[in-house]
Amino acid sequence: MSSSVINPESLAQKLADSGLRNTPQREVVYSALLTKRDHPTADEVYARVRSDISSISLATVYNCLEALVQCHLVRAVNFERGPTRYCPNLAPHAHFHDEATGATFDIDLPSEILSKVTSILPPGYDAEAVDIIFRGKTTGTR
Amino acid sequence: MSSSVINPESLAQKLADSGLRNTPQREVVYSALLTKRDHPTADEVYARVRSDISSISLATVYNCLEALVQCHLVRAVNFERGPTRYCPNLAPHAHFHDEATGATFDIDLPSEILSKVTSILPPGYDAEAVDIIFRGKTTGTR
DNA sequence: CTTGCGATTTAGAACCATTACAACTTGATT
DNA sequence: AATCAAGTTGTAATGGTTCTAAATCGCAAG
Ligand SMILES: [Mn+2]
Ligand SMILES: [Mn+2]
Ligand SMILES: [Zn+2]
Ligand SMILES: [Zn+2]
Repeated sequence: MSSSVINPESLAQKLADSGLRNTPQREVVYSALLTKRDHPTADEVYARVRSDISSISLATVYNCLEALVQCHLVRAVNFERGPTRYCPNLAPHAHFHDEATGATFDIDLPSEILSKVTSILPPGYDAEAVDIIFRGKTTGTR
Repeated sequence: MSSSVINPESLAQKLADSGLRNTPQREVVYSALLTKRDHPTADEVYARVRSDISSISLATVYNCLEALVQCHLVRAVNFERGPTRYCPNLAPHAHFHDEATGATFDIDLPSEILSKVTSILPPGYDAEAVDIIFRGKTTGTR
């Protein structure tokens, strides 16, 4: 489970599409994001990948995450002051941030809702992306 | 226009409701937010209020902004890594961030749209707040 | 193969927004 | 006037991120 990328070829391909090389570091960083669908910080990713490549540096983790964001395999998420979080879920989705636990959940975002949201924009506003963030508590069964 | 609070009494009242005192510093900080409806950072607020109270410190600006957030007169907004921005618009609204200029605009958010958005939450997710952030470019007439 | 060379990695310094701290001030209450 | 808590101030500390310069890597030309 730990050091295998789900789909190494598509990673290399996506990187190449953005003029970037594939490297072992980029593979393990991407893998660390895929194997656990939380929204880890750079530090948390660093902690995970050290078991794969013990010599990897935090600077490299930042570099790799930036590379993955640049080739659109990963989204950087900022919903509060504090470390940036990284999300490998490419499907359109909103985020739910549990204030009590700090956990972040992906919430499926139907395209019909997305287009309703975008429709509130007056002419002259050309949106390339929409972020929707819920804050609250999660309760009971989920 | 610069050093007059729109409604000093309601400010004092809201502060009192949260067990906080009114002070000249809190008045000018709040005023600085109201007189220009952009979404300034603490540093930008600091620059503005120095002409009202030249001895005010940056720490106090942070303290005042926190007090205003705490009594719900101001919202702290974070949509990217970088300094927190402050918004005195209490009406439900989304934000549009112009990536080219860095400017942030308030977008009116009809309650009907807001409830549609909230409806995507599965049971067990109890949202207290929703943030909607558009990113893109503003063009032509607006 | 070797060598050349740009891309990548690395450790550590620098940076910057924010928070913590301790001394000082203010102003309401006795 | 003396007291006391809340607020302000300058400055130090913190923490996440970016910068820098020196190694290292890996493809490509010779
Ligand atoms: Mn949180
Ligand atoms: Mn921006
Ligand atoms: Zn996500
Ligand atoms: Zn706003």
